[in-house]
Amino acid sequence: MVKITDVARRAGVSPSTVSYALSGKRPISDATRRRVQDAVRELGYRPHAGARTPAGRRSKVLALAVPLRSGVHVPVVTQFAVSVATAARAHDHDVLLLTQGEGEEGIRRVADAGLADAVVVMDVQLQDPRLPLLRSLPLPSVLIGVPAEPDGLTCVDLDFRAAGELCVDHLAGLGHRVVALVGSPPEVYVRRTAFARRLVQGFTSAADRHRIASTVHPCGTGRDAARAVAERLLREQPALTGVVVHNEPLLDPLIDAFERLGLRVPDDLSLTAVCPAPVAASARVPVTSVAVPSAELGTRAVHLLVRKLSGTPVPQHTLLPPRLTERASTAARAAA
Amino acid sequence: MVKITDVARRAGVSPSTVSYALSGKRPISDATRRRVQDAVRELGYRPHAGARTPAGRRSKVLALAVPLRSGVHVPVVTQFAVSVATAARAHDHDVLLLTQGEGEEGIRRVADAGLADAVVVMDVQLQDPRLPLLRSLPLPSVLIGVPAEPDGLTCVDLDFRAAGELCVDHLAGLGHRVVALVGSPPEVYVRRTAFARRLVQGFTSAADRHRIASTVHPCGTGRDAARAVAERLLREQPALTGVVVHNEPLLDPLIDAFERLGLRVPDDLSLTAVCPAPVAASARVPVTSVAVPSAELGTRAVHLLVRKLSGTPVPQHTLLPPRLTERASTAARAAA
DNA sequence: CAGCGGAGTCGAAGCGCTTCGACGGGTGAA
DNA sequence: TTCACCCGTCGAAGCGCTTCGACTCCGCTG
Repeated sequence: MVKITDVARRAGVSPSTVSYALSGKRPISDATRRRVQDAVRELGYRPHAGARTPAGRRSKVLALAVPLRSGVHVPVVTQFAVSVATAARAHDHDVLLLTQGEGEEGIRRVADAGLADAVVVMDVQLQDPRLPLLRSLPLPSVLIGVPAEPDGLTCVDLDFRAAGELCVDHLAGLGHRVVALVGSPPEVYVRRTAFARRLVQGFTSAADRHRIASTVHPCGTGRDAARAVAERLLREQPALTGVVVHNEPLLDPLIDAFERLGLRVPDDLSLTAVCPAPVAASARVPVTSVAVPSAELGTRAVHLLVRKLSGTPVPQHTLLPPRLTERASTAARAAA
Repeated sequence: MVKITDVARRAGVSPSTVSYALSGKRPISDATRRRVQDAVRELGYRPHAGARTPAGRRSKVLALAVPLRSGVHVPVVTQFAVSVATAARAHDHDVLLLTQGEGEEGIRRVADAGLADAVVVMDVQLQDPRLPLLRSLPLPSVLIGVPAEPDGLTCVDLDFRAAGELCVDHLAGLGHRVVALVGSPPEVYVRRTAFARRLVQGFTSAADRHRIASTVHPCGTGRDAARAVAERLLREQPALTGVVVHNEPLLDPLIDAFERLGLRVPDDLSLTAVCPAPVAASARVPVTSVAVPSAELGTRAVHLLVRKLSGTPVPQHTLLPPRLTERASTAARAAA
């Protein structure tokens, strides 16, 4: 292992000078800095993370709390995690993976042990048990998702409320008068997951604003669940012509189910979704959708965290505005 | 922050005694040990990870190199990562996420910086550029997947060769005489990904052994690719009655495509897959499959690593035997 | 009863790094 | 020419922890 004294010797300076040359915390002459940098390169020196920590108190590690609860779409979570890791690397940080079952305890442990110097928290619920901990922690954190009481916390999310509204606005603009929301699995609502609830609020209030009929149906995943919910929708709302889907893996099965019931998309039924763009684009019928920008959320979260670490004040909430992309699944309502 | 001297003061002993009481590296009287443990509990003491590292040289962190290349099924990778993280926690370790684009450099960095004290490497290719590095590293590592030259490395994987054979054996046993393998996307083979190649070998050699006709078709994902490959198969092998699928996201679309071409599963065509059990079980027609035990692989990898860290010798290769689960997608070939 | 050795504990050193205070020498102002 | 000051550098201290060597009891053995 090559250490700072090796570099110092090679560059003909003292270890502290090497440290300063690398950190830039004190002025160092160009000539010296260059010699140090050369020595670093030649020896392949890399500061030992552990040794840096006690004194300098930064581990350059971000913890990422990934709950992976049931009903949460895995690829979304993963893309998210990857974007966090990538963004973290761009800021010279690494990412420590904290999984479910550890939840609060994991965050506390990592904080106490000084393993990480900031935390990204995913899949935030309206009343999240981790919130009090996060507030009291000396570590900065950023939440993906906005809880009921976000004061004192930094949050990033897609504006799901606006996304719900946007979908309804779009359908209403096409003349649809009876709409339904097919949502995430029931357990997601029971847990009071923030984004799912917000979407429902947006959906409902926009429908009311447009004075159109609306219902909300949480729905599990899988072919059978899709069929069941489709049948139920048609039974309860025979005049239904617009559907908003907020349940990635259900998209294809649902289109199938509707077609089996004799409803073609978009001729008889217009469909919009809130989901990652690739999912919408590669569905059986490309689906008009509001994209969930997981990658951008991850990047934003890391940026915020880095700024917090450097002491820069950051906005409390960052809600990304939803953008609707029209695809083949929506059309104007056929004249009555 | 509560430190070891606080605990020592409270327990009425010296810091070194606390250290020994906690690590067990020297005999400590029961009475003292108990007092120390009480003090730890009461103060909520947790050793600072950074401070421990320089002297004791173990960071208690495992690095997980997740390449997330295109064509690799995301949920499989994720489940894998989660099982690694969970198993690591069970051994009092944390997991550092290393992503693509970092590849070799990331591993080297983490090793040099002492950020991790072992590495789990996923998605190993037959000629993997990371191998020389891993061999030369002072850190122990475990590969998920078996490269062409595995000497000096510890590897775990499903025995994909045997899995390929098992599928063919099953089909042959049901009387099928013309079979095809629908594989992973072409880029996977171009990269010479180990497991994909091995499966092909097993498939082909078993078919030869049974003296039945066989072809291999790499295939992208998505509905169109499924349709194309289905049409091609029937054109090239009109007598085809058995298909092995090694391409998770293609399963449903492929069944669809065959049915659209007038072939029902399993009446006209028997289908087996090599994929995670849940994927096979929840397909449109539950598919007879050889499970890819991602969770078990992750757990095994961590176990091996922990043993290596403790100096225990471990077997060089662990190939999990494939197990075939019969579901609704295979049946005896209809009498000619 | 002296001597030995092990159990249990302590103090001090040291891990690799950062940072604080200090120092030398050059520069510019008076 | 002198003095103040600042730039660039160095040495030493210290971060929280582990570990090494040493010391003190105390119970045995001979």
